[in-house]
Amino acid sequence: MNVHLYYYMTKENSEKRTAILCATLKLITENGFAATPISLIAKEAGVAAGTIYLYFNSKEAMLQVIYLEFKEALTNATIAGFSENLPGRVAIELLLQNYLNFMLKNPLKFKFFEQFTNSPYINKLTKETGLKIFYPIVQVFERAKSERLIKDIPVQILYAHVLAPINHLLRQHLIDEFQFTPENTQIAFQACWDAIKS
Amino acid sequence: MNVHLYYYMTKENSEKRTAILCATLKLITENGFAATPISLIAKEAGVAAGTIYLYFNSKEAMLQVIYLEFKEALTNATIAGFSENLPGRVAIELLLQNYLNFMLKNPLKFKFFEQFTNSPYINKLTKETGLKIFYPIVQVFERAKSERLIKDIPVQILYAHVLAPINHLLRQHLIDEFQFTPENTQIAFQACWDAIKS
Amino acid sequence: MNVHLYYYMTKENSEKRTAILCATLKLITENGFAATPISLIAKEAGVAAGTIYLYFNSKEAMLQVIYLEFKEALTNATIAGFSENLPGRVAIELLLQNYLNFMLKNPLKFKFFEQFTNSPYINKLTKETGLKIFYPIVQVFERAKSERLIKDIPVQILYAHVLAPINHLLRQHLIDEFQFTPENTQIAFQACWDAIKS
Amino acid sequence: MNVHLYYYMTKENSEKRTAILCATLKLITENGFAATPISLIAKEAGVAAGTIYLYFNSKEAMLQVIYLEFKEALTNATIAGFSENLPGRVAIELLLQNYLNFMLKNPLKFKFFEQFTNSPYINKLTKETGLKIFYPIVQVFERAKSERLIKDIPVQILYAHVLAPINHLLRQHLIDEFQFTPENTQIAFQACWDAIKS
DNA sequence: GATGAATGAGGATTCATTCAT
DNA sequence: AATGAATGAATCCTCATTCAT
Repeated sequence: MNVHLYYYMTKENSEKRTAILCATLKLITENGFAATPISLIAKEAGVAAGTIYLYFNSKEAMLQVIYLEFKEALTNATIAGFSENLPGRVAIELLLQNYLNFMLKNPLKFKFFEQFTNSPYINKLTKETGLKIFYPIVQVFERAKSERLIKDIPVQILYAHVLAPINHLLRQHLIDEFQFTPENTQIAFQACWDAIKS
Repeated sequence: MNVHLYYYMTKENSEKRTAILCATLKLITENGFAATPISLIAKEAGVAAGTIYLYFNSKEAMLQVIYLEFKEALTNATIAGFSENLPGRVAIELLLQNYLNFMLKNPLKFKFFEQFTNSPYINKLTKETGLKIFYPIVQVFERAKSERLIKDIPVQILYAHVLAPINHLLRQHLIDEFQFTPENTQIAFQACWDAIKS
Repeated sequence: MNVHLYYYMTKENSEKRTAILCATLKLITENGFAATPISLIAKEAGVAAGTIYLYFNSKEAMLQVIYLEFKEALTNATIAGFSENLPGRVAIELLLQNYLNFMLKNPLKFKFFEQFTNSPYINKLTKETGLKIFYPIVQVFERAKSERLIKDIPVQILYAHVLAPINHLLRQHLIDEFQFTPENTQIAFQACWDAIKS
Repeated sequence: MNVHLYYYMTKENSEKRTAILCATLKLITENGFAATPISLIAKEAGVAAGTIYLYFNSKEAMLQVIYLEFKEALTNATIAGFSENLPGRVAIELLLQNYLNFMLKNPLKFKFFEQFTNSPYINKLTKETGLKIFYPIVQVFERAKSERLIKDIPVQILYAHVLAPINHLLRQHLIDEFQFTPENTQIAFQACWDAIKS
């Protein structure tokens, strides 16, 4: 029997665990966390309610796990292809486009992120752990600032005018009030750039 | 005492009703809707739990009421001093500043808005009713577009680059990660303008 | 309407509270604490399950309350008619008889006491609070010792030979293996006395 | 190696079975039966949860087994060295001392015995089976009574004044409120004797 | 024989809502 | 109008037991 053919399954990475997380993601973005009973998640995931507790300590713990795993996946996707040698604007557009692509491919995760980032359900520890992952992105802005490519203004304002508009449009996209066509994307990116460029 | 000074109290605006709404606003922005029992709201408002049902049909109904009343107050505050004769940029800055001032003066209401605008707790009907109130603002953008003051791009993108950054900074302001000093406000407004101006 | 006719009912002393405590006492002495669901207690007490939580914080809290109220009632019953002037043996027999009468009249409470005094369900704090009530009884033994009426031996051994036999016989009485006839009672008391007298 | 020394292992006395029983005894005397999950017993015993069901039919069955095995071991230990020819008081003291020694050497088993003898978890059948084992001890008392060594009073009362005090002191000993020093033991035994002697 | 993942029934507790006062 | 005791449905979670490996 060839052991190499077997996919090595741990509790961290099993089919059931994945099914549970997917079901949870789907249901809580749809109905909200409190309005989604464990029994419903179990049904959707095709497991018994008790099984969920083999993989997670509590209903709330699932939230933290989803949040953290999402943050990691998002960061990895966002910095794909990024190099410090890239010219400032190219670098920023690459990051933005990566970010946007990930969110468009994972609309449920985006909805989840929007819903829970500022929610009392996500505890402080998880929030901070999550934010640490994000730090690579800060650097591009700092470098672009020192190269005088973009305005020398507080980084918070820079973020506000780059990420917030994209997130807003993503939200509208999800409720069919906006289409992320290539043309619209270019217009939006250009507006971001106009907002921050020197 | 002049009889005209007496405030005519109906169910729509009695002291108790106000106390209940305030308590609800405070508690659910703090702990979330599901984590705020009616009993706690009653305690905070200084009334009996049963009394709440004299003023509202259900716990969820309170949410809709708060949402709608908030939207109306916000709109009124935002268009204060606005006239169709104002030059485009001045008009937009006035609206923005009004909006910002209202939110800074009513941080709980801003938090509530952020938390519930995209939540499943707010039903579709309420959402649409709420959005209708916002329409006055559309006009300014449309006019500015036709006057070639700002880019001729989809209005959704305009919104995204004007309101979303301000909301983002408000959120950061509330968690003490950003200060809305006059200087920062000017920088942020300028960036909004740079993003959309022709 | 004559207010004096009304029995003043507080949460500490209401019909429902009493019914709940009685039902609990009956059911847990019969089936054990863990084998007695709250739903069953509610049914037996003729109230809704939720009502129980108006009077007690948790299932376990009921146990503590029953234990403490029992200890107090027992102590009061035991020291009834007791005075420091009574001769030693008379005093001890009075206490013993009082104790026995109370237990015979409250067999469920005796069963409860036996079952829970040394159980991990009763927390340390409750145990100690309960024991403090018992102190009056210590004094009689100390006095009798100093008067050379009874043996000058450790008080623990005195207890062992007075209370333990009576408790044992009470236990047998409850399962119909022994009858506390006046004659048997006299024999048992005499044996207690023989065990400890000088 | 001599083949006779090999211990023949059946389900009745394998290492795993013993480990399971020990773990159970330890855990349920500490936390109570209901508060001790099978999973914890399995962990403590170093076996899988499922393994326990190879040796016992149910969680409750383990209790019965422990109870019966304990009763048998206790009886054997108690009657060690006993002969019908021994003089009455010597016989009684021998039995008492044997009983006491066994309990002092097996404090967990004593705790278990105290906790479960009168518990609803031990079913009637087990109780009766268990009590039959104890009968040898009755005889000594009956003989002593007929020899007029001890009072001619109901055997239940005799038990009450001999075993109950010792059990009480054992209980106190286990919670460090009493020391079974040779001196204290002698005092206690003497009191037992004084209680029942003619 | 052993394992331990999976099950799902059962139980404590919470809380929106009602209603007698 | 106002109260708050009472309700009981709903929900999270535990854990004895089974069974495929």
